[in-house]
Amino acid sequence: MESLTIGRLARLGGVNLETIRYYEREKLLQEPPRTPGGYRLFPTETVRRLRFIKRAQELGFSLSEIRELLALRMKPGSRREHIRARAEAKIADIEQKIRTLTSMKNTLRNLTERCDGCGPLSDCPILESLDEEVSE
Amino acid sequence: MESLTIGRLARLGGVNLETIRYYEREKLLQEPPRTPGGYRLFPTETVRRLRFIKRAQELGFSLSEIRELLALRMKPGSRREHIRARAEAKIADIEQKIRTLTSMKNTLRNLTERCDGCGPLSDCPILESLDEEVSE
DNA sequence: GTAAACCCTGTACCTAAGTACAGAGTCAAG
DNA sequence: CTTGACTCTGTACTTAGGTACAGGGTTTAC
Repeated sequence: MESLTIGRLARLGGVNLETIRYYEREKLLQEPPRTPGGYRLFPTETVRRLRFIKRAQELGFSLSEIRELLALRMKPGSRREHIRARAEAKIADIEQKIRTLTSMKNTLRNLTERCDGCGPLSDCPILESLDEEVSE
Repeated sequence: MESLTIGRLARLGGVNLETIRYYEREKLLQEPPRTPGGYRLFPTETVRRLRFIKRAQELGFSLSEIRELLALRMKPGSRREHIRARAEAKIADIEQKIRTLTSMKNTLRNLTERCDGCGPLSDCPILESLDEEVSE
């Protein structure tokens, strides 16, 4: 199994090198083995994990929520039912996000379609309705 | 048309009063009219705007992205084609977010289903695949 | 017409999520 | 076996997005 120095990992994952050490401190990455001289050696799949973290952040998950998501798979001692419940909760979160995004998209779609026909946009109050469509 | 003092608006919108002044400085809310004594008087639809901002934030939009979204409707002078292009770009963003969320959801769904049947989760590397499924 | 409750501006402070050194040690290519 | 690129720990700084006063004026309810 290949392994990566922190600098290589940072380049492959598209993040700053210091960010990796930060994630390690914050328990988003587990402490990697070291060379005799103390250099970190990360398993190559850490690249995927970094990319996952970035993606989840862009979707509005905080680092501690992401930590939880990742922990769903990593805890050997936890009970199935417990994990299952937490996964269901995450799924519900995600579905809500999808619903909101879908309604934002529809609203924007309307905007572009409707405004093909009408003149200046000043009195096209479509986005004003976004918040309504989007409410629970 | 009813109007709201800043304190009422804050309560109705579920945000801190200082946040409203902050949003005004940051041009997410336009400067409201004032009473003779200098008190802000917000139109009631500002409540909906506040709620929209909060929702969009939860979906990972930064305040400046949200400012752009809101501006899609507010600029009377802009050209239709220009606005249309920006709306299309936002729609593409949103669709990408939806795709990523959908694949996260499916992965989690898999996790709960599969682990109904299997024993301890330690070697259920399902989430490890999230980052792959989720890549572009 | 005076408290209590509100709001004003301005400035300082806070948290999350990084980023940037400094000073010192390690690795690897020639 | 040295030189340049890399990494280490530790501490300090930064940015976005707020929050919290202080000191003073305004409204409203009696």
